[in-house]
Amino acid sequence: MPELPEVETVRRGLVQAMEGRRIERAEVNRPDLRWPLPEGLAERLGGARVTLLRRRSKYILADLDTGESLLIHLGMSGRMLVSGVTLGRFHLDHPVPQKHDHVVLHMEGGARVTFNDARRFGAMDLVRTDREAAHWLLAGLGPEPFGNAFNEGYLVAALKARKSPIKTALLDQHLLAGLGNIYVCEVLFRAGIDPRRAASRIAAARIAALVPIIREVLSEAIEAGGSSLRDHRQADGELGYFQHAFRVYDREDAPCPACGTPIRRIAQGGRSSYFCPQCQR
DNA sequence: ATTAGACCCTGATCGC
DNA sequence: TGCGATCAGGGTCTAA
Repeated sequence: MPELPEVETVRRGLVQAMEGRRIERAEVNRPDLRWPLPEGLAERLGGARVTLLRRRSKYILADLDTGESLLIHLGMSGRMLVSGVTLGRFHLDHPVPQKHDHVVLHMEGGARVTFNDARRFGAMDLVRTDREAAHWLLAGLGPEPFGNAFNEGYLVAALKARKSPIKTALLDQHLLAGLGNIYVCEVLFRAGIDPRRAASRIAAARIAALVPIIREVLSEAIEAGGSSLRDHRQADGELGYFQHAFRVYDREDAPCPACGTPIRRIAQGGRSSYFCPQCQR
C-alpha cells in the first residue's frame, strides 16, 4: 500500500491518539506478520508511554518511555486505524473486530489504534531506541529524500554505477529510501526520462534535475494526504486525494496530460511502469 | 556488488 | 453466480 507520503500521512494521523499517551493494554492476535512478532510484544507494550512518533523511510517508529521503539511497516495492505476518539465534530469508530485486525493498542483515554493487514507483508518489531540505526531493517536504507545527504552529487554518483533501468534503481531502498512504484512513475514523467533507460547512461544534468523533482512530487503527495487506491485509508479513515493528480500511474491508454499520446504500461522487475512514450526519452 | 526472478499472502476485478 | 487468471502502493532471498 504505502510509500513515503502515505506513511507520513498515517504517522501524522496517529499523533493525537498516541503521542504523550500511555498504552494501557496491547492486544496481539497472532504470532507473526511477515516475520514472527517479538517475544512478549503485548507485555512490553502494555503500560508504556509513547513519547514520540517518527518516520524513517516507509517505517513508523513509536518511541516508548521504556527505552524501546515500536517499529512498524505497513507492507502493501497494512493500515493503522484510530477509533474511539472524537476529533472536532467527528467521532471515529471502527466496528470491531474486523478480519485481519492483528494488533490493537488500547490507549489511555479510550482511543484504540488498530493495525490491520490483509496480506501480512507488514511487520512490527521492538528495538532499543539508542541502537535503532543498527536494526537489520533500517541499517541498509539509503538517504531520506528530504535530508541533506540526498543531493545532486550523491544521486549522480550512485546512479553512475547502476546498469539497471532507472526505474528499478530508484525503487531500490538502499539507494534512496521512501519511493515506491507510484511515485517513481510520476517522478520519471516529470523528469521526461524513459523508465527503461539504463541509469548509468543518463546525463548527469538530467540526474541532478531528479532531486528537486523527487522532493516536489513527494511534498505534493504529502500535502494531499497521500494516494488512496483500493482501500488505503489515512489513520482517521479519510481518503487521500493525490491519485487525482496522477499524470501516468494507473492511466494506461489514457492521454498524456502534456501531449495526448496514450500512456503505456510495461512490466519492469515484476511491477508495472507507466510512462508517455512521446515525452519520456 | 549488481541484477533478475521467485516468493511471501489475501482480496478485488475481469473475461468467460 | 461461479471460476480461473491477473493484478495490487511492500520487501527478502537466491542464484547467476
